Amino acid sequence: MEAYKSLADGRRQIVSFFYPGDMVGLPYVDAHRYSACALDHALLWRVSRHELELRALADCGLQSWIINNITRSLMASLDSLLALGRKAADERVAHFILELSRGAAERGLCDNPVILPANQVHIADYLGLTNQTVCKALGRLRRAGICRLMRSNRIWISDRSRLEKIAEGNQKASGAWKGSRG
Amino acid sequence: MEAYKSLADGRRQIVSFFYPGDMVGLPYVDAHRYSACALDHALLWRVSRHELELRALADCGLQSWIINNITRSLMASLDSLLALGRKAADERVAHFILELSRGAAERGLCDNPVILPANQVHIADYLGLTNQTVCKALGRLRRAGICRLMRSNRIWISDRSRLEKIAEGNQKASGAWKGSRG
DNA sequence: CGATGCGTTGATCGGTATCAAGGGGGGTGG
DNA sequence: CCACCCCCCTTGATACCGATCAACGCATCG
Repeated sequence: MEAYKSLADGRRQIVSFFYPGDMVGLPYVDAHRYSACALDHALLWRVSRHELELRALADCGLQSWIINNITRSLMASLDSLLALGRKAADERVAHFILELSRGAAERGLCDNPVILPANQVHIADYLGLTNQTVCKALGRLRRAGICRLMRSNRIWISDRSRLEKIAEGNQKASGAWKGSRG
Repeated sequence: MEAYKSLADGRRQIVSFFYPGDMVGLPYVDAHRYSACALDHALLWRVSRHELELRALADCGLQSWIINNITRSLMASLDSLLALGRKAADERVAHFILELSRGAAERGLCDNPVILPANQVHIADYLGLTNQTVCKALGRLRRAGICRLMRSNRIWISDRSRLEKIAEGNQKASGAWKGSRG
């Protein structure tokens, strides 16, 4: 499942991918701030805002759970802000792969290979790029021996430390193989 | 006051400007997720995480306040994600001016002219641009008769509806005056 | 007076978008 | 079974926006 915001001319920014157990939507807010769309079969538990607020008034544990959820969303958004505002295409893609890997690990799933939550068009809309740019960035990472695309929807990380360096802007994806060809 | 995230090579993304009454920092999180720096004299009320959690356990009102604060931060971040990922320079600047104007109105302050929270370098770091690009975008908005820079730290909005159209990507800042010169 | 920080403007460069074309795989219908 | 289509991925050529580089004006301050 994905959450996104759109402009009138069709430009779209995906702001989040959701996984089982995630909270979709913002409590205590009187208007929708984003749209959402299932990428696969999804089973949702709908809670009215009114009911949520009533229960939360009496249950601080529920409030803590909500705070934790929103806080995690906010932390992810802050990381994305840095990526969208200041990172180059290769760095964004590297960041995204690591984000998926860490998220899978946190959910107790396999962190390598990483399973992509959507196709490249959606990933591009999440990273503020085009699908062509994402494809070319993945190609550079592959040629640099850092990761490989498997079965078109999962990515094998062969060199995590270099991937992390690239994601943090300390190294070019193309550095090694471009320089080593002479 | 501003919150920001940086990369090792000095690239910086400002994620938020803070105003009196705002909550700085993320509760229930064990590590800092951003740096913060005062842009002016600032008076802070420091609350240890431990104390905050203790109080929140017994006080659902406090938790509601926290939820409201984080939620507002998250909503602003989502808007910024759309801006940084999908909006052109002029659109980001227009969006920023309106965001400032609306924020001032919410705080009961004058919404026109808008007071800039920092200099153009900081604004550029907030919008994922360079100061030169911000300056040129402001120049285009000024020449289009949409807004004017006053005393170098406040902006007069002369045509709010066109500013809103630009911020939402429905119109170019340069459209009117470029076309009307023949 | 020079030094410094900030804003402004112009020239050029580069990274990503855009445009275009083709390939592969899966589904559908003949 | 095959032909066809559609969606997605891939790759190359080109265009364009914003970054970079450079220079200057202006105000403030020591």
